[in-house]
Amino acid sequence: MTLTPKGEARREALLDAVLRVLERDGASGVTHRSVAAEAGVPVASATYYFATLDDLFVSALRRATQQQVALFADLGEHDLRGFAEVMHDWAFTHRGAAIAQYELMFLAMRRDALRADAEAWYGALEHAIDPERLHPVRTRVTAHAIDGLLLRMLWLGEPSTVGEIEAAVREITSAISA
Amino acid sequence: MTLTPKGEARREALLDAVLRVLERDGASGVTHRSVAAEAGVPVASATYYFATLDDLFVSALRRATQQQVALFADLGEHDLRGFAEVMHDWAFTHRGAAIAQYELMFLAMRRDALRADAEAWYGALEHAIDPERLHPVRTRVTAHAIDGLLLRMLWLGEPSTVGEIEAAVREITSAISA
DNA sequence: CAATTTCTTGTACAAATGTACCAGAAGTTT
DNA sequence: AAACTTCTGGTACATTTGTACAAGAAATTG
Repeated sequence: MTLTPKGEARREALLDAVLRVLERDGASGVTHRSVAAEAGVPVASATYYFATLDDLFVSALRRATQQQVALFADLGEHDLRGFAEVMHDWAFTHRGAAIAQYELMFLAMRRDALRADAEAWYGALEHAIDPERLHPVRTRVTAHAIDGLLLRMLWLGEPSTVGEIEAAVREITSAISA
Repeated sequence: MTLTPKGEARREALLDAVLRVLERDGASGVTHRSVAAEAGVPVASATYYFATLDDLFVSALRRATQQQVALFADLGEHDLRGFAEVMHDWAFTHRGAAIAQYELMFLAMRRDALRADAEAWYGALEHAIDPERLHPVRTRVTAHAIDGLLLRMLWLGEPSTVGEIEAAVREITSAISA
């Protein structure tokens, strides 16, 4: 029931493999076999650490969310340029990963157990916007707008440059705090 | 190559069936067989009208987006209450359908051919917010915030009552136009 | 070092899947 | 009504799938 260090390492290697498969082929490409192949381990190893496909998805979502939260957490205060760079990186440079993460979120939507992860995401976003939480309402509205902007970037492919993204973010913050 | 009236009817029945399967079982539940069964037609009929699974998804997205756009289009101007009701209906009463539609959107993200549908969605949303397009910037920011709010409702399950949703929408519009 | 747990890996199998094919029915057009 | 297209629905098949099992290697524990 407990994991040895080596076991833990292989488990994490498999989770990383899930994210890569997800990025490359989408949710429907994730199978025990494809993940095992991506990680370079036998099939039975994937089923040993993740008995069902469900386990695979749930654990992968946890990992992806944690990585995403860390991205925003490392950001300095009021660093709109840095913020725009993170958004650009996420929506364009790692577009596949971003789409994959949303796919996971929607796959997880039918599961109450994963609500905590969704809350963590919103918490990280709001913290990046207003670390001191001085204006709760304004912060919440801004977070929604940023979230919507991210979605728009993924769907329409614009704004597409760091400069345009920064402008859009300024548009949001100034429209809301004006 | 052209469809007879009867053929067109069956084609649409199949598309409706896709949306129902999607709502019930998610994207992974959509197969030629499950859709055919849901529509009460033989399997070969599903493959006749939609040669590949891809055709099925693309056509279903078109249909779902059109229905969604129509929902917003029927709305009166400055009817925040009505707007909140539409949002509540969509995110709670028909939560499965809403999730399904987003799933389709993300499935479609890797296809340029479907960008037009995404644009139609944004167009409808912005039109519902500001029919006369008097304040383009403000309207765009508001649309993003509303979009983010919708996502939040689906992920966190709140705000959950029509009243709370209307309050959240007012929060957005007043924060932005203030 | 013996006992016990954790891990590895090959193998097996029923079920489900995408897709193709075909013979004939129903419909449309000339 | 003849010629043609569209549609129907049954059937077949190679692949891929999730999942299970078992026997042994490796690691951990007492």
